[in-house]
Amino acid sequence: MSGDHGRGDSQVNSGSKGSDSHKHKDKQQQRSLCHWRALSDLLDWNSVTSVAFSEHKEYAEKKHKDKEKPRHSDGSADRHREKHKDKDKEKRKEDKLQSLSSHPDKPKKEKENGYVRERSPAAIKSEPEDDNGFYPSPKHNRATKREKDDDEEFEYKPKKVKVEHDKKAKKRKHEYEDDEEEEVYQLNEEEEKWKWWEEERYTDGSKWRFLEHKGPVFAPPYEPLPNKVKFYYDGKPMKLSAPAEEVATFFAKMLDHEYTTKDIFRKNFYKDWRKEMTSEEKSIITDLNKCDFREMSEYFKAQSEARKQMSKEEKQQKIKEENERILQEYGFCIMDNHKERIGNFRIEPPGLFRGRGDHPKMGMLKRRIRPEDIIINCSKDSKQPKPPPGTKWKEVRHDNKVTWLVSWTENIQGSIKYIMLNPSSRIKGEKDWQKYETARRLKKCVDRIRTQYRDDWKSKEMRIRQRAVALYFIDKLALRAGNEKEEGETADTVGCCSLRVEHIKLYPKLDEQEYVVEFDFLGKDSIRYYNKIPVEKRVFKNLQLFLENKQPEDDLFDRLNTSILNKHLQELMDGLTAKVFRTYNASITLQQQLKELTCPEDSIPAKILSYNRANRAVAILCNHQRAPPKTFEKSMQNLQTKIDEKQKQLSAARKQLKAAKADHKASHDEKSRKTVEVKRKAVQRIEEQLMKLQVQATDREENKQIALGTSKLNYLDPRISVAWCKKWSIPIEKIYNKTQREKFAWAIDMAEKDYEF
DNA sequence: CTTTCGACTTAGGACGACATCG
DNA sequence: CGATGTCGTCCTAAGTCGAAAG
Repeated sequence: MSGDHGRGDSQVNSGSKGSDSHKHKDKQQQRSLCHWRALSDLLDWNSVTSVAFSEHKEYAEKKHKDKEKPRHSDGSADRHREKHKDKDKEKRKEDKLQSLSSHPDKPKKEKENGYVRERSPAAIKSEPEDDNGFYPSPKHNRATKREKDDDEEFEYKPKKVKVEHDKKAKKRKHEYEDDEEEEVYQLNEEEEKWKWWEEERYTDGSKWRFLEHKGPVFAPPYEPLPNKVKFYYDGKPMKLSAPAEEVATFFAKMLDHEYTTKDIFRKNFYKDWRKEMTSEEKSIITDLNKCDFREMSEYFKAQSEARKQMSKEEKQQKIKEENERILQEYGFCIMDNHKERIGNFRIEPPGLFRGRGDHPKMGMLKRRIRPEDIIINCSKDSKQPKPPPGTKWKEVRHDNKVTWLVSWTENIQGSIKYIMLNPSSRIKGEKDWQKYETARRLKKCVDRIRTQYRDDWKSKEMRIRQRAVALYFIDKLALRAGNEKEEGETADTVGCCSLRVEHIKLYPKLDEQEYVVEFDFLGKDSIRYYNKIPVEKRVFKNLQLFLENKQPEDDLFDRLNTSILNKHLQELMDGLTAKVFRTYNASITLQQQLKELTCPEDSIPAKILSYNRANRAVAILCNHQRAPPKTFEKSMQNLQTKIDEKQKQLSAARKQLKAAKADHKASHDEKSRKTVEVKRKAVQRIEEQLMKLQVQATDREENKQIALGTSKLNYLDPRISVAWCKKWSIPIEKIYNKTQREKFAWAIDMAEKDYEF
């Protein structure tokens, strides 16, 4: 792999500039990714051992000793699982019953009563006609139940809705949430927290009965530059027509970015820019290199500087208020009987397209979206959003089989963009929950599936072997499915099924290991995946077979694509697709790691470090990277300085304690005894502070180029984290911020400390 | 069957608000 | 109190996957 894939300053992938850091990263990644796999018994599919973090030796060693046995004789873990399998169903039944009655360890007991089916009129602006807004009755469910759900019924189907309104529950809730929640409550004051997860879901494929919203917020119109700010062509000032000027400003705003120097970017920009020019402008401007945007660029810099300056001042306040007003007006919709937050109600403003990686379309003009481009989706009986005066919507439709409120077609790829609800909404939450339930179903049959694909490695048919090897990679390495992509339309990235010969290297023997496969390719977002991993002999032989008579640019799996693979998976388990393996392996890894890493006697910060480490194991598995923060080295140094200082403080405090003790021994009076106590406390306090700093430093160092957020948000069953918090009395706020708590409200409400993924 | 489309999830980076420190 | 560092939010690109279209 070469160059920096256009990720510019991102060190993660920069090759040309930061090849050193690059290499370093590779090494690190290699170390972590391979190491743990090397150590894991081949039957031990899911363990990401703490050895992954071998850099942190004492730590690793300590934990390792503790845990080694159970982990490596993982037959035991499997047996264990096996044993529980039968019980599983029963247990779930019990769970269901139990959760209907009470949540034992919730602070201030809050169940028994609690299933509010929200009909609070306050929450509803315009009540839809009668029975229009409610979920179908259970009887009705039976008849129309989606097949897909059948298997899930057991674990996923929400409990029956029992109780009507309960104001007490509401009140209690208020008491027990901590102060910082106050705001949220005010925001949704009238609409008390709605527990959609305690209601029936739609089973007929419809997504809602009633939908009303205000439509999108458009990008502000273009404001022409003041006359004093000039554009120069070939050294001479030139006044541009408004359309040409607008596009020019897009370029000017990006002048500091490396990519404005890239050929493709410039070529694409120039081509699209010309389309906006008057014929006169076209005839004058014939060479982008003669264009001077610097004055414009300076002007924008000055402007943003000015904006920063007026922070805090009243003008800032005004802007804030205006934003709040827009949020209140456009940021919510009514779906069925509830006011729900919209995710992205602002239409993307025009600008220059910047794809990730080496994107062939970088620099193209992303055009301004007008009302005429917009399709509105809402229910017939709702108050339809009004287009801005003098304009019309492209279309207004009433399709309750989809979840979007607004859509338009974007001009770069010709794909459709949507306005949809916030992750905290019912419609997103249900789907999320369902996703984890599917992954849990995979847990139950994953052994069978693994046995089968290992068998398939021996198949007579090439396509079956390829399928089986690909599936092995998806399972073991958490690779993405890898749809084919249209060449020349997007950056050249691959996933499992689209791997090419050039992306892997085979080493019959490497260092001490046999049958090593080296992966090196760009995945989603042009993030590099680099890994060396020993595989089973049979896999290795198969790979050699697949490679025969092929060119580097040929497909590794020429008889396979995602559609074939997913069809096969569907047959193995209802609802199974390639990405379920990622979810499953991520969640199960978190659960295992938490079990392994959490020391009961640890302090809370130490436990949180363990959590972060478990989270990190998952992020490494899923290859979630980030560019190391620009200020990383410096801030690390600062932290180290602080630690050193603290250490000095500590030894000073210890000395004082010693002196005080001696003093006390000599005098035995009350006063000196007190002094000893005081000094002892001081030492203790400083020790704690030091500990905290050290933990912080370790955590940050380990996290240098690993992004935890993505897995936390998309792959880890939140109930695992919630259960862990409950088990160890860790405040949930330490793990999830406000937004995350909103998204995972369902899990926070329903998971108990003994929840098992 | 293959290709394209549509809807939805997953992803990293930019940026500004907020916290913390000297 | 201003500078600096951190964190959350916003943004929108880039995937997955099923279904429609050809």
